[in-house]
Amino acid sequence: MTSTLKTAAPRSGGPALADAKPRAAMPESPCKACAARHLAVCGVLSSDELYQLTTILNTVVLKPGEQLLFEGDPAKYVFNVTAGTLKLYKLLADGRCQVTGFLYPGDFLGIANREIYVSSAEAVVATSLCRFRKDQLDEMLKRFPHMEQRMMTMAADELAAAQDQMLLLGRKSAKEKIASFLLVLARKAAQRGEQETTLHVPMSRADMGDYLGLTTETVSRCFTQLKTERLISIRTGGYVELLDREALEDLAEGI
Amino acid sequence: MTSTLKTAAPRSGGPALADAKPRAAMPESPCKACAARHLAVCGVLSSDELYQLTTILNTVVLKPGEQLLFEGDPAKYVFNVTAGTLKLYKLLADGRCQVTGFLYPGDFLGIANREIYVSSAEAVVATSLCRFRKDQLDEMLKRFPHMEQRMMTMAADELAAAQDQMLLLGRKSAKEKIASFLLVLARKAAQRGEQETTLHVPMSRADMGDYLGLTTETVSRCFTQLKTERLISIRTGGYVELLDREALEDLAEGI
DNA sequence: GGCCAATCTTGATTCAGGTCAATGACCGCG
DNA sequence: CGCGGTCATTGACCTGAATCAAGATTGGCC
Repeated sequence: MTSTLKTAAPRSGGPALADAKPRAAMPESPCKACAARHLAVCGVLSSDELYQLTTILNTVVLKPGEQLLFEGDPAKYVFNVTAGTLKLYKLLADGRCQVTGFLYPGDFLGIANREIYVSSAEAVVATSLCRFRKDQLDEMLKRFPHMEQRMMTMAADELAAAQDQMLLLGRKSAKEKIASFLLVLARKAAQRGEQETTLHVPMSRADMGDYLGLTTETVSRCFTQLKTERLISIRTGGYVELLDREALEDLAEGI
Repeated sequence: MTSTLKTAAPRSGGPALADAKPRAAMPESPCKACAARHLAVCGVLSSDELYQLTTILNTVVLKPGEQLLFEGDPAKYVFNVTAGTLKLYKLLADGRCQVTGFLYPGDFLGIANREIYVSSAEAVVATSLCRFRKDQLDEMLKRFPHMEQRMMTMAADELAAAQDQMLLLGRKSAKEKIASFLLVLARKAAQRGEQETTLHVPMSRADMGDYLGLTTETVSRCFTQLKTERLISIRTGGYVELLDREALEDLAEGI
């Protein structure tokens, strides 16, 4: 299994961020226009530092369902999601799948990784990422201690989220899992400055099931139940409206 | 709920590590004698650095079942386990419990924490820890970048372990969970340089259940099953012998 | 060494969620 | 605008693990 990642070829429109390295001295970094910048590790960098980062960055664009990398591949690169949604997952020998996380703009892929990737990664929708060679980014981190600190904070957040997910997987009922998941999505949407009452839920029922330790059918049944109880309302195009946030919070906490 | 931690009072025998601060210039750090040192963050420090660390360290001793801290407490301290076993856990409103991890000598408690602790911590057996005030350790980390790097590596390892645990909780059967758990214990024992075929399993069936998302009864039944199938043998005193490691590995991977 | 309390094991029964199967809704495409 | 494929929903049924309920071990303590 080899990674099928694809650096952005001359795609229609937009400044081609890929292959930035050969470019000569450039006064403005394209990162300045990046919508995800203030969310990502890059958020703490100065103008000059940002430019230095640009020199070691390549852009990767993925179509929905396209694979970025496989568990077990040598971890040569780390990534920063700039647009779209990515799912990280692990497989058992017989094909059972556990999604270990969904990544949104600003999220970093590769904190947890060592010599090899510990999860596979696949695009849920059309997704863009910044790609860094790990050795080059490590070099840069040495120069920018505040960026390393930012990284540490993100690792801590991820670890805390992982513990919440363990509680969910180990001890919550199907309905509680769905309620918790929707609330996490809402909080993340709020962080990104998006509408948090009418949520965009881009992933399939199957992906949600694989994230929550449920089957597609159970996810569907729980959505129907929550709809019947008027806690949520399901819209077309993968949108879910949270009608009774309080009740959902209680459900998620096991009250 | 307030932490009930207890700094080592004059306990019988052993050098009293607690209250090291007031001591004047000391040529030798008591850390040098610490059995867990080469496993812990302190493993990368020089003699002099180790001494500096000693000046901000207090020792905490816990009896079996004693509480170190509660989820939600302000995270003023971080800890390093030097002896014994600690369990980290989270509770739901109705008392359902999820153990998020067991900590052994060399493990660090507090990487994941932010302003407040995200899990409660309780001693499984008699346990000793080094306690650091977080602000003081942060100060020290700034001075010792290689210690900070060590910390980052430990965070990455913890994150990778958390993802493995998600796969376990979300997708493995009860028997697969038990097999996986025993193998992780064996690998950790090997790391600590202990016997890895006859394992010491200090925690109760209930604790294991809370870690694996099972009930006490199911844990017990699975142990009986594995015993009947001659994959393990159960000894007194909380010891388990792994009789067929290969079969256990296959079981754990879902083969 | 024997007693008590806690822990562990085993059995009977129940039930949440899985499995299998059949529609139904939606979306991209010609 | 209708057609086909994918994804979501719903129903019937099954099963693995939970629950409830006794006993059996174990280990700490006088």
